[in-house]
Amino acid sequence: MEEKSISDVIEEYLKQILGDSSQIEISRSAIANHFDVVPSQINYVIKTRFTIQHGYLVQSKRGGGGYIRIERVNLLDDLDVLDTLIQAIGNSISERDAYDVVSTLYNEKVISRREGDLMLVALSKQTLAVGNRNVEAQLRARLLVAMLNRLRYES
Amino acid sequence: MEEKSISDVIEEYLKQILGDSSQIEISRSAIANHFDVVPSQINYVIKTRFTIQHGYLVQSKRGGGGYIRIERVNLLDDLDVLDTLIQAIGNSISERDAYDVVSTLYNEKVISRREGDLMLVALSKQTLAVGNRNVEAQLRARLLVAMLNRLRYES
DNA sequence: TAAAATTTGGTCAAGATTAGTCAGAGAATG
DNA sequence: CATTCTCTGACTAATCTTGACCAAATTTTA
Repeated sequence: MEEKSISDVIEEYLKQILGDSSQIEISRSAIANHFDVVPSQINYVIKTRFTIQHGYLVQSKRGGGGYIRIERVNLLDDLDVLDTLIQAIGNSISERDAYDVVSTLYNEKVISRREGDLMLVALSKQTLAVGNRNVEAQLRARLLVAMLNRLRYES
Repeated sequence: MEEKSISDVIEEYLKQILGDSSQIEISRSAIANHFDVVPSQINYVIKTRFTIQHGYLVQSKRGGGGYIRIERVNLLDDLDVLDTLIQAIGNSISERDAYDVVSTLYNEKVISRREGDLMLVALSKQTLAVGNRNVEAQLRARLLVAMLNRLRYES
């Protein structure tokens, strides 16, 4: 129905390869070559779609036999992962990143659709508008972390 | 309203495309081009005819492969409680009063226990601490009203 | 085995593509 | 004639794509 960007296509491809496996190892140049894009485009896809906020951990190695390893992780199963996520949020987070976090929680069935929707409205730009962008992002971080911790101690 | 404006025509067109689907994704420039209007006219049509009050949710993405997504949602009725509460909240509310509002929602079975807990964490003094008491109370009111409005419909 | 060459992946910033905002001009309505 | 609705375009913002340059790990060579 609509034109997807090549980044979207690569994202889907990687997720499809990932399938049920917990992790995959790819060659950056091979993937880039397969989709006829420059290698750094793969970094872009990973940086924007396979973050911890999305529920993925990424490691890599350079040199001969180098690779990029993408691992899917469970957010609330593993408390360490939740800590990592909270740490990644820090004291400031954008609406976009917050959206990704909530989406991940929903996809992992940690929260219901309605709960996710409630969280998203609370975290939205419109609701939190305070005049100052930084203050807004800080407030959003506090809200999200508070809700995450709530989920941690309830489930 | 004898002569239809081009905005009306575009509105009908979009609704016709929507048809039975729950949502569509369009290209702003494509639609604008199709009707020979400037792109921002599409924003105008959406802002005036596809609001949440009309039963639509709209999301968008910029950049390559960008789009505007229009989704039709079900407006729930029999939720006069919401109007009453929203009016009572005004533009400022204390933590205690917010707690009462959430309790009411729970007692009226508008929200679940877990949903109520999430809301309370978000509305708590600790989470919203922003230095100024008045600002905090106003923020709390915005959050609460936003969440209440979100309860009016479901995807 | 130390240095050099090669092979991978990483970073960053500029340019290209979309969509959003806003204020004011123009048109319709009552 | 006043008010509200519609339309336009200049300016802004977000996202994607590309390429030049950087860094690390391995392999080859002297």
